Order: sequence, then structure tokens, then C-alpha cells
Amino acid sequence: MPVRAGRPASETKRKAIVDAAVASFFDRGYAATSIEQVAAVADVSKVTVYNQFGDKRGLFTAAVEQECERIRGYFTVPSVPNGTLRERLTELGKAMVTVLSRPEMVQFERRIAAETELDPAVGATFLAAGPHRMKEAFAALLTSLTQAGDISVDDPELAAEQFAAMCKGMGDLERRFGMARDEQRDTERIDGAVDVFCRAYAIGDSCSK
Amino acid sequence: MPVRAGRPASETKRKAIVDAAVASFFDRGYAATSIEQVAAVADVSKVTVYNQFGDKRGLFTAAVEQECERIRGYFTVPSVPNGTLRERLTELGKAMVTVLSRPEMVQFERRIAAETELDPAVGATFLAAGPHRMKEAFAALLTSLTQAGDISVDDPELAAEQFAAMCKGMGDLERRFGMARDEQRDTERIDGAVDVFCRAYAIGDSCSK
DNA sequence: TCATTAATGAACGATTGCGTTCAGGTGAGC
DNA sequence: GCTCACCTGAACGCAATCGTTCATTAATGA
Repeated sequence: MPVRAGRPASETKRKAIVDAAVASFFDRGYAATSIEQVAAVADVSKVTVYNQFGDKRGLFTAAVEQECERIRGYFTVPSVPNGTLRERLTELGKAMVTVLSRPEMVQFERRIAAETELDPAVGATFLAAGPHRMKEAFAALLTSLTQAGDISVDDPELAAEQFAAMCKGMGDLERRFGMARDEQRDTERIDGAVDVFCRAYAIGDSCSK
Repeated sequence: MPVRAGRPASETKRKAIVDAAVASFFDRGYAATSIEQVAAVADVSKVTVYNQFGDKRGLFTAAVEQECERIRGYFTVPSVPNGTLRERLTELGKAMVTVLSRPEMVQFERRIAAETELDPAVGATFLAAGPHRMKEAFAALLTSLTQAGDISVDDPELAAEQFAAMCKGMGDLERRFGMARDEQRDTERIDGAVDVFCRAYAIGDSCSK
């Protein structure tokens, strides 16, 4: 790497700026976030922000990348190696719905969706870090379950989508449009998803009640 | 109604204003829409806008209501009385995905979701006019199919959600985050949804291939 | 020590857009 | 034709925010 002369840019400050930007962008929105405010929260001069990120969009991009990196951990398929197929699927469904129901996540998705229009790369970054990553992990699990003889799926990615979609049902839609979460209904959705999935894909009685 | 004296407010102008507002709000977004611009497009004075709608939010609310009224027609379950159960479900899935895939619809949903945060009533209005309305219509269809002995569902609303969710898969998510539509994948999703739905709910061979 | 780059704070220019005011014109009912 | 309420155009006050400039001070490598 090119070792430049002079005072090096403070990584600490950069981090503080991005943290403040993440908080503001995804809490209040892009338009409602002012660079001045971000700089104040990060305890940094406004000029420093411009020096490090160029302009507002540059700062936003950095915020998106950091936040996608952070949520990457949430979008993993929890390993539930024990229990029946039914139990394992149910746990998976629960974990997924729980993650996606968190208000911050709903909020974050709204923001990203809104900004995708201006900059498609924002949406692509999110899709890769979150949903697609999760789909692939779940598809891999379904593949191994098929090889183990528990289920029979031809298209693991499609089956993964189907299960995830059924678990969500209209729940994510309703949350996105402001309805309060109905945990009982969510439970019914997950149980229903497991039922339908089993009836469609389970081999023998590997998924019997 | 109270017949007030004096010159009555022009309904024509009001309509023109709301039309222009709808176009701008759902095309450019709330923040990016200026009253001045809306008034110019509607060929009306800015003061007239303020007289009729109070402020910017008032105008936005009127725009949301008009647009929800308009899309109400799109969210109906098309009657496909002929053909096998399989064919009917496939047609339903296609119609739904087609409606939801239209770029204006994706855009509109993004806007509504973003504004729901500031005013939950906006989201509620949309849910009632669109998704919930559709779900109920589809649930009613499933109920009648159950009574006819074609399928067996205990919870028609849940089953309706499941079918719709599987048809969409991750397609709506991907569109919301900027990915281009993949019609072939959509077809596979619909066919897959019909398959799974039949295996889970069809009675006898009413849904055989 | 010295060149070089970072960081600060304060000020500035410019734009944008909301919401208001006002004087004068316009259309509908009585 | 009179009154009342609507409509218009233009201007205004005001607040917010972006992005820039500049002089000054701080930190680092050579």
C-alpha cells in the first residue's frame, strides 16, 4: 500500500462518523439527515466529513455497507441439528420471522428500498448481504436433507423460497405498512408452513406429527 | 349539505391538483415533490392548493386516498371459472404476480411504506384497499372450493396467504430492491406454488397433473 | 526540523421550498 | 347587480441544508 506522507486520517473518527450516519440515516431517513448533525454527533468537524466521504451520497453508501456487514450475522441459518425434521423446520421459521420482525429491520428495509430507486447498487448490496445469502444457506440445508433421504426436493432454492415465504405470509407486508405484530398469527403461519412443506416434500413419515 | 353562498370551489381544479400530486408524489417521492410544481402542472395557483388541502401532508393524504381507490380495481381475484383446479390456480398466480410486478406498483408500495412511518394511517389505507382486500377475496374462493369438495382447508385466510406468498417467493423482494424481473423464474415460482398447494390441500386427484 | 496531510471552526453563497399575505379579478346564487 | 367566496400572481419571510473557502493548529514521516 502507498504510504503517504503527512498526518494520516484518523480511523477512529471515520468510524465515529459512519456510526452516527448509520443511526441517523436509518432512523430518520436520507433527506431528514443533515451532515451537520452527523458531524456533531460524531464529535467531528463538518469539513472532516466532506474530506473523508466526498458528499452526502458517499457517506450514505458507506453507511449502507457498514450496516449490511453488521446484519450479515443475523441472516444465517441457525444450526438446529437435533430434533425431528418438523422441529428443526419450526425453529428455523421462528428464527427467521423473529429477525425480520424487529422494528429496526423493518425500518432499515424501508430505507434501503426507498434509496434503491436512486441508486440500484444500494439494493443489490442489501440483497447480497441479507436475503440471498440466507436463501442459499437454507437451500444448502435442504440439499443435505434430500441427500439424507428425509425430503425430496428438485429445486432447493425454490423450495427454500417457498418455505420462507409461507413463514412470512403477509406478516412482513403488514409490518412494513405499520400493523402491529400478531405473534399468535405468526406462530400459526410457521406451523402452517411446516405442515404444507412436509406434505409436499417429506418422504415417508419423516415429518409426521 | 350546507349550501354556502358565494362562488363554489371548483371540483375540476381539485381533481387536477390531486392528479398532479399523485403523479409527482409517487413518481419522485414526498420530499422531492414541491407544492409549487404540483400547482404548475395542475395549472392552478399555489394559493388554491393551500386553500383546498391545508398543507403538504393534507395534499399527500388526498393523493393516497385517490390512488388507493384506483388500485382497488387491480386487486380483485379474477374469476376463472373454467378449467381444472390446477389451471385456475395457475391463472390466479399469474394475474397476481403480473399486477405486483408492474414498476409503478413497486414504486407506489415503496412510497407508501416510507410514509407509513410518519403516518400509520397511510399504510392502513393501503393494506385495506389492496392486499387485505385481495386476501379476503381469495380466501372466499378457497372456502367455496372446499365446500365443493375440491380441496380441504381449515383456515382459508392462512391458505390464501400461503399460496400468494409462494407465488411471489422472493420475486417481490428482489423487485423492491432493484433487481430486474425474471419471468422464467416467476413462472417456475407459480408452477411450484400450485404443485405444493395441491399436494397439501387437494382432495383425491382433483389437482393431478 | 520540515514538508505534508488532517482536522477545526467559522463564515459564506446559493438553493430550495414551505406557508403567508395582499390586491385585484372572477363566477355563482339571490 | 350585489354579495360572497373563490382564484390568481407576485412577493415576502423564514428556515434548513448542501457544499466551499480559509486561516490555523495538530500529527506524522523523512
